[in-house]
Amino acid sequence: MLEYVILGMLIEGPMSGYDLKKTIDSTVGFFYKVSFGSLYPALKRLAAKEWVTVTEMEDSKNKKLYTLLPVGKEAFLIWLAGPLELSRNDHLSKIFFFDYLDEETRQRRLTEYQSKLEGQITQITAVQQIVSGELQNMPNPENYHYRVSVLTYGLEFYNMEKRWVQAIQERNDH
Amino acid sequence: MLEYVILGMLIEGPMSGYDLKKTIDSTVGFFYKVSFGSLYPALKRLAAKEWVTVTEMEDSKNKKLYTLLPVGKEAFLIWLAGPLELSRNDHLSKIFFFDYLDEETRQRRLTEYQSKLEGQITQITAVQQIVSGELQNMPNPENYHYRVSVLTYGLEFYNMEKRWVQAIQERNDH
DNA sequence: GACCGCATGTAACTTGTTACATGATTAG
DNA sequence: CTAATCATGTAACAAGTTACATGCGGTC
Repeated sequence: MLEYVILGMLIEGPMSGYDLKKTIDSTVGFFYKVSFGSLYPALKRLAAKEWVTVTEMEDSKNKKLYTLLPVGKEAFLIWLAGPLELSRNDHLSKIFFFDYLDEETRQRRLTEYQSKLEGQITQITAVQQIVSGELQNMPNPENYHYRVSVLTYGLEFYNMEKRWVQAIQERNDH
Repeated sequence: MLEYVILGMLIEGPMSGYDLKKTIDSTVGFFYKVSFGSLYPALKRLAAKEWVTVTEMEDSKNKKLYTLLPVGKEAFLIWLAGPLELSRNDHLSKIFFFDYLDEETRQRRLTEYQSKLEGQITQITAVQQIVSGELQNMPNPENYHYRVSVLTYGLEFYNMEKRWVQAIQERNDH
């Protein structure tokens, strides 16, 4: 996934590995972490696949500029148009670049994602029902407070996501 | 971290690898995924460290029961009492087992986590201010809708977490 | 001269995924 | 009898982390 995030960042213009890290940290950094140990090998792989080109700068410091090639941009757009997955912040990495995607696919993916969220909410609600039933037959239900709280978390998390997706879909800016 | 989740699950009583997976899937499964390919090697490591014992069952099916040893429980409690980290669902895995932790450490860790959340909120709010300033000098700010939305997501996510931690800390059950 | 920020990279290690291999038992 | 579920495990691969190594340029 890092490879695609890099490609996405290079759409705006060529950058060095060092600058890429700074850009990633300051934009998607709060949910997606990069280290140089993963960034440089990723750039090497992208260059090997010929999705980007490397230009060595002569401004001392042996800086290298990475430029996105058309094939790379195509690969990026294919990734971008793919379905939004529930876990691992895959969806946020994609949605961050959604301005590059056509409106139709965008709406389709967001609506599709909404259904996935609803599925999760239904599932957790069902589990919650069972658990709260079982809890009533327990001698000391207060001993399960935190276990139950984590279920509540799940519900609140997915509901928050649902509200958020709805809002961005309707382009409610405030 | 999987090792600690396993230990936590074994507090309730001995289990097989297969049952462990089912238990994990149905409790913390919505944010923590396990596969047999990671579970069995983890059990092997735990047995090698002598944190659990293995008992081979003769009820056919060559089932193996894993039993938590006192040393293992100690290791688990040390992990459990450690600080709650912001990312990677580390905090949820820990809070799920918080019923096993003493009230003092519990409150300390939750309050500490609240501060971390507030730090994140402050940070994202600052970035949001800068971005919305920059956006006013742009010819077409609507082209950055989704980029900005991801920032809003961050804010809503951390605020949701804050409310949730507050609620569980005050033990508001509904 | 020391230290910080810029700048690139490698190596060992950790962790997890996917796919495969095997085999027993149970319900239709 | 056959499909699903129970049950354990390995091997190849993927991805990322941490620590280390190197060196330039500017500033206090």
